[in-house]
Amino acid sequence: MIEFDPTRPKWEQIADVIRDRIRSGEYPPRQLVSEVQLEAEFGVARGTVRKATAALREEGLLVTTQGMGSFVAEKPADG
Amino acid sequence: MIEFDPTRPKWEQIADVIRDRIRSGEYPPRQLVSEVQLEAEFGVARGTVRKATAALREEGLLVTTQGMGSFVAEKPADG
DNA sequence: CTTTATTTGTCCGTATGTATG
DNA sequence: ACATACATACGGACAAATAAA
Repeated sequence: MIEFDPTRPKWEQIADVIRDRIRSGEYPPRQLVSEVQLEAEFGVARGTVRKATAALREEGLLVTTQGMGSFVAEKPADG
Repeated sequence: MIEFDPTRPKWEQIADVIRDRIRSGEYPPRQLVSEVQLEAEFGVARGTVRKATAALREEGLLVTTQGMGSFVAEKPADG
């Protein structure tokens, strides 16, 4: 369980963690990043998770499809 | 139809009912516990049912397989 | 093999109520 | 008033796995 910095939004910190995992290869392309799993792992509510994944989606790091889930993008945007 | 206690979450109360049915033998091992049926029986949304079954799964009372369903475990955990 | 039905898995959008900063 | 955050709950859509016809 990570330690949240109380001076920054949790959703931002969660997005940071996932971003690192993608950059490092811990989450390879096509890896499922489930909202429900993130809820459990970080101990936060769904709205908080969704803000994090929404941010990563805008960065092009995640591709989300209804009914399937959010996946690490094939070609992670890096600039 | 059961009467929900408004001071406790519905998913918790539904889990309680199913747990009792398993303990009492009303739901024997390998009995299917369908999410759709629970929705209808308790008059709640699917997400609510899924929270209940997820709790029972963690307790070892249910075993779930996608495409098949949730079944009462062969050897219900009793500790 | 194809089709159909059943069931779970996941996300989408919305809403209410509570609480903190 | 507003943003953040939790917990709960509803209803819907689409995808995947399984099983049976």
